[in-house]
Amino acid sequence: MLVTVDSRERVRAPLSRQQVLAGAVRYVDEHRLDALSMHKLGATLGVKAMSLYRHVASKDDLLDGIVERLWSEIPIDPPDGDWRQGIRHLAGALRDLVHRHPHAAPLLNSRQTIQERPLRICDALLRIMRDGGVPEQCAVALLRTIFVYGIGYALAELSIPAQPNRDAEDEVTRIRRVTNLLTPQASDNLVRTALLVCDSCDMTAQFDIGLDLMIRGLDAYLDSVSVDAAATQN
Amino acid sequence: MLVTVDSRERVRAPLSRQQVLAGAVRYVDEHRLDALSMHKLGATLGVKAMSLYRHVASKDDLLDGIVERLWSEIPIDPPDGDWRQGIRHLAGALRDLVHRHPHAAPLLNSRQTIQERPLRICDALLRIMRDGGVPEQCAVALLRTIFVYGIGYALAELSIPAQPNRDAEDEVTRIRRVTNLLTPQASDNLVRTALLVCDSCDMTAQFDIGLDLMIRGLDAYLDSVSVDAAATQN
DNA sequence: AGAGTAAGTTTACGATATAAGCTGTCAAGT
DNA sequence: ACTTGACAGCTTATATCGTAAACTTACTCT
Repeated sequence: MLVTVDSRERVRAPLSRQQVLAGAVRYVDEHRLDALSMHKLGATLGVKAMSLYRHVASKDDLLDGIVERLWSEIPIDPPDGDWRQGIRHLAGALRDLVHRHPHAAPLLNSRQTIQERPLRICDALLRIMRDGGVPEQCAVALLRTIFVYGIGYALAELSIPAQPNRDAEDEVTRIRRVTNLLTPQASDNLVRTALLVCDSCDMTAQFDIGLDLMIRGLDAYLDSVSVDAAATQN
Repeated sequence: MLVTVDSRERVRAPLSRQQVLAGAVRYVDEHRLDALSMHKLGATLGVKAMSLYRHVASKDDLLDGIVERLWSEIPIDPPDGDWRQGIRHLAGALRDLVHRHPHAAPLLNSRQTIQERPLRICDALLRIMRDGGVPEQCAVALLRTIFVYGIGYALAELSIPAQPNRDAEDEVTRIRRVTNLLTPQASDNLVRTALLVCDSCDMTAQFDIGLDLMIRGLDAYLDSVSVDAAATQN
């Protein structure tokens, strides 16, 4: 018996590479990265494992595609404002990205390919900094730092096991939770350091302090250069 | 027939957890991270896969153990000197570590556990910074930045495929190599940015510039605070 | 009507992590 | 001297993994 195709259902809308990648990101977000397999990903897309190879060359290609999707969530052009605002915005966007995809984020640093998206983002910010009178060498150095900081800081935050309701947590449970992460014979002092470094109550404020450090550093450099210039001019 | 144990050979010196982990690090260094399997690791240690489970609880445990070994290569106590030197030393040590273990290094950022070693390192440096008059909040912020910068910067360097003899490379091959990393329709401008961001000829000098930015930032902050203090005192 | 093509399927193979149970060796205690 | 128990490694078995090769549809174009 021939099953005629019903026009209101076709057969099924065919998958696309982007759909596969989107499915993969969703899957990794929900389960962990190591749980991602072609078989299971196919299942969530209503398709057998091998069908995915129509849209993806290999699992490696799939992972690269995930990274590409992640980068695409960062806007290329920073909002209006001077380079300081642009830098702050980028750093925040990177941190948010990692928070949005905690399980997929490690891929950002570990795939050994250069993605075009981050280069475009660099390009846009470099232009703004050049217009703001920042020497190129410094601009590049700051930019590199920001990328690494935004992503790395957020990844480090994730090392701390998620807490149901951190805000309502009292001092005792907070200390005990951190203590549990260490070997039992850790000194009190080490626990104090752990609390300080890994569990500041307001990680966002801490993030901004670090960010300020770098921007302030560049500002200080610019000042010293302009003072030098003025001095040699006299 | 009973095979009596020959005293000059015993049976074999039994494996230890540390030997297994050392073997794992070596294996990952030589082959890549995804090539590591219990079977193949066992083979290099002259043992069957299942025997490894005497010394590690699971493959996850093995990976955590690798991370632990990596951290143990960073000295806890910085050399004598003020906090600026301590910070510089730590950043350099982190970058060197990643360079020494390019294939294993991504694990440093992706395992969601807190390692005691880095906490001890923080502890030592925090003490030095406190003695140097740095307020604790800033010290923590800088420290976090340094960890992330040292590791992240080096990881980013690794995205650029290793070059046989970079020094002897002329301009044309350098540009073409970077161009090949991008989509063919990339604009000239983007290639320029890529060269700037990903392929500075002296990555070490660039690293130091970024580092200076942060230290300078903290110095500038300290200055502004002491000026404020002097002002309110007047 | 027939050929071509794109999407998905079936089957299959070798490699993977690891559970369960087994063997042989050593050291301490009787 | 003989037993016992713990320890280190081995064997076997299972479910899952990535992916190669060949096949089945169903749609499109001539």
